[in-house]
Amino acid sequence: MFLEQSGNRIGLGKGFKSMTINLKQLSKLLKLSPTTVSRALADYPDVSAKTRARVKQMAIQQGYQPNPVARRLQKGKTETIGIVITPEQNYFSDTFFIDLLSGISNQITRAGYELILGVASDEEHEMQSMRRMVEGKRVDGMILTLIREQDPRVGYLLDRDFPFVLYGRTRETRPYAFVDMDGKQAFEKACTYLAGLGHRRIALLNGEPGFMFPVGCREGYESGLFHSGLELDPDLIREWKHKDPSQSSYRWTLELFKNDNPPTAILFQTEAVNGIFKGLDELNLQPGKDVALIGYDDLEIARIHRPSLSVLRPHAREAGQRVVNILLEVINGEDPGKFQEIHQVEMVIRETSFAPS
Amino acid sequence: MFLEQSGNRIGLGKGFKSMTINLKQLSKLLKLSPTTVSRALADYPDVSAKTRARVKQMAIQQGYQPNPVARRLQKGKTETIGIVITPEQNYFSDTFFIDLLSGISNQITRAGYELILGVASDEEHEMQSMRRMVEGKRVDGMILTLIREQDPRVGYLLDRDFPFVLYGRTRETRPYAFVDMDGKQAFEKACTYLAGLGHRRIALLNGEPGFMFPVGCREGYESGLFHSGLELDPDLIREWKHKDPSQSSYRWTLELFKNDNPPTAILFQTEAVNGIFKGLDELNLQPGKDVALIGYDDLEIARIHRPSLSVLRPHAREAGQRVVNILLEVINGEDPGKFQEIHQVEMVIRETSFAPS
DNA sequence: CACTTTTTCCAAAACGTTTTGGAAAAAGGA
DNA sequence: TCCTTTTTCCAAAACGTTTTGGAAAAAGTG
Repeated sequence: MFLEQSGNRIGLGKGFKSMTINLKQLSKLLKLSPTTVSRALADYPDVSAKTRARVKQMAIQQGYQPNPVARRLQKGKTETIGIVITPEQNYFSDTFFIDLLSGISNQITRAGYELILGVASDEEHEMQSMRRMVEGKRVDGMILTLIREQDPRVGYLLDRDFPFVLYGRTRETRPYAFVDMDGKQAFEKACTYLAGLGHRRIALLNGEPGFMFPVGCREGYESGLFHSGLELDPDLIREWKHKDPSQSSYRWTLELFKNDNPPTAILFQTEAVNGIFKGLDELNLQPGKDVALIGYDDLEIARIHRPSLSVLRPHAREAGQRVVNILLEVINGEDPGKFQEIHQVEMVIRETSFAPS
Repeated sequence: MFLEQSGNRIGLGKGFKSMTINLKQLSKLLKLSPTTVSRALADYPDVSAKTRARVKQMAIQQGYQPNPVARRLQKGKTETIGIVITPEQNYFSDTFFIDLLSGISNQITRAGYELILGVASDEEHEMQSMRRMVEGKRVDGMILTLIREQDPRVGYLLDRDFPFVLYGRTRETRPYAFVDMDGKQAFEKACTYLAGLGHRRIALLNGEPGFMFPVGCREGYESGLFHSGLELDPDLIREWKHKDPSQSSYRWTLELFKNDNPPTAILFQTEAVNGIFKGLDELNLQPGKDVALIGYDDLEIARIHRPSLSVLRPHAREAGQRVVNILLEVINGEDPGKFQEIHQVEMVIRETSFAPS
């Protein structure tokens, strides 16, 4: 009498004691039509305040939650957003990426959406995983990270008008939505700061070519040198590899100081810090005393290390939230070109940035 | 004439140029009923080989993929598995967790399922995120990691017979499915190995109490000592904090060597290695020369560091795959108690494990 | 050939929502 | 009072699959 059959196999077995009530059962309990119950819960104006209240109360009492799968089918939306991450690229290390992901996840949940995750081992599987999501109608939109200068994913999505937002930028003339950190401004600021302290030979240990982020870093670095009246010396620029941040940066550090006129400061991405520390140690150079260091990303090691590392700190969580909010608008039909955000980066001065004597 | 309307708004706008064909359209193209097409694609025996071939060919040609949302509704399954991760616990660092996740993700994809991700900032949100997935009928099963000795998540899921698999174990008498690394055997092996080299004073820098994994580590450590005829000295055991591996392990390292009779070897989780290195450095003790070290988890730093760190290496990818395969069976109605796997851990000897003079 | 069995196909129902297009009831206006 | 407008509700259709329960056609059997 309480939960009549109504076409539902109740207590079917196969695990899960589904004490879950559906719309039809709820409406029967209320002696109303499913239509009215559905509309009451959705705050439609064509249901009276009294019944709306009654419905809502009963819904809560019975713990009713609309079946998302059924809603998705009817609405023609998956209410799902996809992201593909790749382990080879060590962006997963430490706090940075998890902060970004945390901002993304929380905002998605708030919107009642779902975040589905793909893990791809290389560029090919990355594309494959994304295509499965898009062509398999498994998501309403995609979030892209670790963007390359020429990124096939962007062209693919633009070609089929599929909603997406980049965390980062790429070389593409058609308009698209992105949230990016102002790497240029950050490196310019850091470079100018070091020059202001009196450093004349500032090196850049930059990220891997092919990716977009290092491009901005270099621009900022060059602009910082220029505004400080310093010459650009190509010998002071090196690039480490994504797959192997520590080893490659270690090698480049050693090489950097073979120079006749070695640097007194290095700018770099914090990911590469272990290799730099190791290299300097081997050369008997003390960070913060013989060589100034400023890294991009405020990883744990930056705070822990003695001397502590001065850093440029992107606000990854906030960026993640913005990415989601923008994507939801794009999914909703808004023009992606309207959403192009460049976020400022904070500079945190600690012990490794000093004035040379 | 080619794609007749058939009740579908084609080229509706709102972004996505959906050149996607559905079952009804495909069946019309083939002059067959949707039933037959569906059954042909699913290899039912009641459709002739000839039409089956014709259907499959046309499906490929037209790029038909069944709409997963519709299938889920009909099948009464979400074809989705949930996992909740927490950033505070630094399991996300470096390769270990991403390897596990990679194994999980790939196996899930292979099964045609989806992996949805929650990111929770603390224990309360972790539970909340899981409840949303379970009670919101958003997943068919859950994967749990970073298991506590008393883990409320396990009780919650057992109470409602909801399918789940642990990566790890907990204190719970009711049967449940898990895949765990044999931390006990690993630490016993490492301890015995060090004792075999001649070490008499072996310290344990263990993970945070409350979590299950350190329990096994300690058991293995004690058992290793015992089998090597060594006394257990409580002064040689310390525990660092999850939220802050480096700082706490740094402190404990310094404290460890205040001892009258300090250790000549330390066992620990590699996560804590930075603090240990820093402590030893400060004490003017050389790893691999004055103190032997073996860490659990083969993180990048272990290979990079000079001297390179001997480690216990869990096979995270394989474990992730097993977790998924088991979960799929449990979802399918199999008895969870049948699936309790303990995986062996490999020992990788590098430079920090030496024989004392 | 007449009957049974097997093969091959399909119409209709079902999954659980939301939306569409009214219809009945209540309220307002003269 | 009668007609119009507003309020409140609901039956039916739709979303795109899979499954159920036949039915028609073909093949086998005597």
